[in-house]
Amino acid sequence: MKESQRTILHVDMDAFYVSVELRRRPDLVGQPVVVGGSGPRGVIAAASYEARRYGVRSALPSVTARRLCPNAVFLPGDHALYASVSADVHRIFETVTPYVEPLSLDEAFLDVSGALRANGSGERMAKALRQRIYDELQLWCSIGVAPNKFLAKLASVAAKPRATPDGVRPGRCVLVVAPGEELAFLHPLPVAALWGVGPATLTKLERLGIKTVGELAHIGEPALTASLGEGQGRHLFALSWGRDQRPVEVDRAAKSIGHEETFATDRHTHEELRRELVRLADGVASRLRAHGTGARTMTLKVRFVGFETITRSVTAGGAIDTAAEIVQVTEPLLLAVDPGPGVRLLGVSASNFAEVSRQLAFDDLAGGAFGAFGATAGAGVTAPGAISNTARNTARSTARNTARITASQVISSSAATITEWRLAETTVDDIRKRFGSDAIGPGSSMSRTGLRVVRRGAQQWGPDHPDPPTA
DNA sequence: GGTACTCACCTTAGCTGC
DNA sequence: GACCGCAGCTAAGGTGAG
Repeated sequence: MKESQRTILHVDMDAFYVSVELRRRPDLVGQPVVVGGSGPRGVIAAASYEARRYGVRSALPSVTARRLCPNAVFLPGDHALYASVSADVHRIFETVTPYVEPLSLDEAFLDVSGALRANGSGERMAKALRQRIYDELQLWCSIGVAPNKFLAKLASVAAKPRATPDGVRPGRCVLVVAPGEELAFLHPLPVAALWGVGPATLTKLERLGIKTVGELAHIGEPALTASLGEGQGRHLFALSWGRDQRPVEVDRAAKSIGHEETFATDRHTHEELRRELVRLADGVASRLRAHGTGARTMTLKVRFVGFETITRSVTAGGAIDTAAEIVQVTEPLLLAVDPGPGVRLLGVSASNFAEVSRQLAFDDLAGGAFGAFGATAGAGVTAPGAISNTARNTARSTARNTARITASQVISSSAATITEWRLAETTVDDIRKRFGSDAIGPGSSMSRTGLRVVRRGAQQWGPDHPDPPTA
């Protein structure tokens, strides 16, 4: 289908996390409210428009936000709730068109080209969709309507409410960029509005004297590619003329899975970092198995006190999907790093997905590298150990048949092969499905106060509290 | 001075095999 | 055997988005 014949909607929920919170805290409506990490290293995830009047915005350090708006109400954030509400929103999208591409929890593209005959114009569909989301979920959104994704996205931004020091100005709610009107809409915009222009590229463009999209469009593709490189130059030039052929992709498969965590206090020893590594590896492995895939490349990310960040990666011969294996391949990378000055963040990510081959066998791998599992569902605290067949069966049958796991049922034994470890970790998956993700975790990452299991989004906006004392 | 988390994509450099 | 060009892969870092 020709681009001019397509009709794309970009739906962007207004202050999504805050709006979801206000549904259960209606007493806060009209007040400056922010959602995000509250600790000294936290950042703001979302701010109500009343808070934005004071300059508070997402990704702002929480400390700065408090200074700018001391009377703002800080809420800790509930990623699971937002994901659930997002699923509700997406169910409404699906009633409009099957061609839905989620961008994040609060944004999506909808290709409604095939639904125009039945439902009227894109503008009419957008207005109806917006009202329906509000009627069913009490959440407002802004919608851009255009012949391609890029313009639809810019249109939804232009449709949003605006917060100024003087007050909150309502937005246009639905903004249409009709075929033929693209350049009149696009060329006056600042060049930073283009997808792919961040701080670094903006600096380069400013050196060329380019401030608006129109100026970029007229400088010519050769000059752009000479300055920005072939790929980015051509990309931005096409966008500057409103050209964007990318389709709405319904099933975008993930290409990497990772976890990273900023610590409330810096880590200075390999021993401390190894404990964190095991926790992160456990979280990554768990998600890999949930996706039904393994990964060949593991990347370790370390951020030091001075914010200097390094990555070190290793590619294995075959794909892996257990925490024990991830720890085995990434621990040497960690040992090559000097944590002496202080490490504030550690991350592990898996990429280069492939099917796991059970041919691999790392004998005697696990006991030392991983330190086994401990369960907390019933008793709250356990001692670490390794996994024995008896204990594994106990854990599995407990997960199947009973409502509680106690400390005495903690898994323990000597070293195991990777096959045994995989069995153990899939058992852990069973237990978590039944009792929740905090019910069991790697023993070596446990503390006296219990498990800190890594879950996606669990520490999305920085550490809220000081570290618990370690065992 | 303060800067989270997750993911995608790009560039550059180095290595290996042909 | 040395050299060249090329492709493919890997490692590391950077950039950007949401």
